[in-house]
Amino acid sequence: MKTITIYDIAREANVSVATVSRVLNDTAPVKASTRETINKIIEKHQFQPNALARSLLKKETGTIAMILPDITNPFFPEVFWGAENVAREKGYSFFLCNTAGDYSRESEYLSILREKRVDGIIFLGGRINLTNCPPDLSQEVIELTRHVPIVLVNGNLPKSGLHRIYTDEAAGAALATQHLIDLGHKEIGFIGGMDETTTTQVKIKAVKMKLKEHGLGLRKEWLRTGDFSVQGGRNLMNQILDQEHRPTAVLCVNDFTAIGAIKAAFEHGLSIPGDISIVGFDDTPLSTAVIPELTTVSQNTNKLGELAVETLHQIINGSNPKKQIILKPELVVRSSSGTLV
Amino acid sequence: MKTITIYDIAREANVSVATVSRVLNDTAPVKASTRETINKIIEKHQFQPNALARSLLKKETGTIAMILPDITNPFFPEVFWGAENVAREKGYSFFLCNTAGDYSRESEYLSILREKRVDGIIFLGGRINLTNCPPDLSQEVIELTRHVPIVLVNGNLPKSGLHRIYTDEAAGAALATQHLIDLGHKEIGFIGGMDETTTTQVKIKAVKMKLKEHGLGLRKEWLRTGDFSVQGGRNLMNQILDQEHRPTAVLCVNDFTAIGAIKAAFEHGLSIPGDISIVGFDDTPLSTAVIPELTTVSQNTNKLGELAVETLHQIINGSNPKKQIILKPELVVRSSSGTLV
DNA sequence: TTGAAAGCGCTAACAG
DNA sequence: CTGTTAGCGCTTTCAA
Repeated sequence: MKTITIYDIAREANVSVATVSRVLNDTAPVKASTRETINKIIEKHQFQPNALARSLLKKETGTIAMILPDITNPFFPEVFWGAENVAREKGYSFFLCNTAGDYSRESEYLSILREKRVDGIIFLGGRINLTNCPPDLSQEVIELTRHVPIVLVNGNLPKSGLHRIYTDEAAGAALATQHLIDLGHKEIGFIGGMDETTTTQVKIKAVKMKLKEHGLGLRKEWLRTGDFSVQGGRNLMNQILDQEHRPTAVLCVNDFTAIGAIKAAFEHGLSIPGDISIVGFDDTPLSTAVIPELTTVSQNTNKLGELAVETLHQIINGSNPKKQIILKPELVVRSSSGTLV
Repeated sequence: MKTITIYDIAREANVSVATVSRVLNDTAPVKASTRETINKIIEKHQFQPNALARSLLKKETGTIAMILPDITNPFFPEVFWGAENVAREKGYSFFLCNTAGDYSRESEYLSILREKRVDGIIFLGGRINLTNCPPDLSQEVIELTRHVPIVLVNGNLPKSGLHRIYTDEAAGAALATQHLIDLGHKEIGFIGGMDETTTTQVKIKAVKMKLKEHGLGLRKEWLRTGDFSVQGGRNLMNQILDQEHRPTAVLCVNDFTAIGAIKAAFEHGLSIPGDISIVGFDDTPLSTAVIPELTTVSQNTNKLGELAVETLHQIINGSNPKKQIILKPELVVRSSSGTLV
């Protein structure tokens, strides 16, 4: 089945391809009658111009990409949702690249995306969330910026000067800690997250500071890191609860681990928040799905995606958007935190 | 910053572009020494060929697309995960198109994807899940099949003869019903799902049949449809529980609504499964995140995505894959179902 | 208001 | 083993 081109249309309409192109893009005046015949023929053949050819010429593809570590973690679909909505308005479609936290897969995608000439890249998680990103990994994306605009969401690369959108996670952790202190808790723990990620370290640091402000400390035995999964949170919480002396409240690196923590608490016969309070982070849809509903810190996740696309769009259009946009998190108090009974 | 092309490489290496192309694609023998110089120059300039130009010529883009209604519903990320994994192996990247259940958005994407010359499309939800799909919507995708291979996942279009991968949802619903009957339940309800979707109707029909087999029926007051969300499930369940006579078990159209149902049951002071059993569908990660853990029907969600890509790949390569692949669901018994106490 | 023609960057005969 | 050349399907000057 021969695919039909602008030439076929032109021939059938007895005009030149230039004229067809003009009606296609409304890029110059065309006599109404010719326009009409051309449109009729286009309609008749259901002709759709080849975007590849156009992109080759115009050096823009109307495509942006999102690289993220784990689409099954509900935080990321929320970001995507926000991003896609504004991208669509602006005429972009989306490549989605799931890296499963594998750096080599990130590299692979980075290279593919350049070949495919995407107009921009939104990068989340993975290497940009490492407290100590290996220089070659870092360099790779910095290099790439010379060819395609990149914005980092909730991450950073040392000395890169890249555009960034991120939540003030330290402020969020402080908020959550303050909340527990206000409830009268003095023995507070922290669980979850891969040790080498900034998202983990930033929160731990903020919790410690806030506790210190109030003359409290974070006991070593109550600080456990691992990963970001439900099962991970559950294991860590079990470790903590198996100890003789237990905290009365636990902060978690995200909602997943918080849910794991809730499960562990139940397994230990504890009631929430009567015996122990648990606070999550991210305010994913999960947090209202669980019982008791989770007190958590909202990142305004959709907004993160929206701003990422908007920033990208500005870079692409040659404006000079802010290098950094920092979103203020909010505490969302639900039923998993309270006073001891 | 001029982007560098195959011509620049050729000139610098004192060879023709053909030769450079050959080493790029390893498509014909090239003298080792020339190959080496060329590679060195490519390396030096970090040259990456323009995939648009290549695609234009070869008429293949190495890109496939997934159209789905709601990436924040955890069922879909699971499908995507499976699909992406096998797509990557085969050298495809993914467009992700979130339609928010809006048919016009589906149409819009369908058209964009054709313009961008994707090699194939995987379609989930939306119009292909309607018991009564308007002919024009149906026709649109059937027409498109003439230009790009499409496979439908968990859906269908009447008289389309399109390739399909789907779960035997009827079998799944029957399995779940049988499970409840085995536990001694005789008063069983069903909630959730948009009324006009096959995923809802197929399940209802299967539940009725299975009940009938056992001399039981599905009371009208215990059959409520609405949407697929947690909040929706909660509302519907509340309606049921507000009645004088309550069922002892409820089947739900998916895990989201099941979780809503659990919440409603708790709000009514019921214990699960002591007072009432609740069964979900899909076996999303949610089902183990909730307490009590959800008895549900597993769809083997990753597999759905994997098979979709494999089928697409075969169509693209001119093989003739099976028109239909039907996956058998499995019952996963957890803690939300049991005998009355 | 329209047409001719020169590319965009690459691949693939075809010839040598 | 290598070079020449003709496109892939479109947009965009430049002339008319």
